[in-house]
Amino acid sequence: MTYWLFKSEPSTWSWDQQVARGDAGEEWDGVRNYQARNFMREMKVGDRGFFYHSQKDKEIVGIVEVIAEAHPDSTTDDERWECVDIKAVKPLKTPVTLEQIKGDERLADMVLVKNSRLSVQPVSDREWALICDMGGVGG
DNA sequence: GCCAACGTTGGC
DNA sequence: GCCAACGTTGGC
Repeated sequence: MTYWLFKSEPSTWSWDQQVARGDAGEEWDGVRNYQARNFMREMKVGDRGFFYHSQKDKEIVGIVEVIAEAHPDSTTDDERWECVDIKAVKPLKTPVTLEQIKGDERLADMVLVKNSRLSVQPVSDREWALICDMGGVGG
């Protein structure tokens, strides 16, 4: 099992919208960055990820699961771009804010901290466990 | 709303 | 293949 983090601006695609899709899930489309795409190519069905709200909220709000591996992005004809499908699993009891993450030295190496612009990124097992703990949920 | 950081594009 | 110019992202 590999863990990931999906970043979205809530005004574009929010956690609530993701939850509303239920088990059908939704394409994580619109990614136009090679690094992010390459991470999506590595994802396997059953991998889990955090759902992060960028901009206004700046907090991890929920846990998602990969339900379809990388396939062409339906929002473009450009065959370079691919995406996975994800579904909402559960919300964090308490969202974990960027401020909290930055304030915890055990999380100082998170990609979220080091490369704030990358929209799809890996999360280590340890980071996953810590944040689930802080968020009041089991992984 | 600003701006730093970063990725991509295109001219040479 | 380099690099300047440009566009975008996202924290502040």
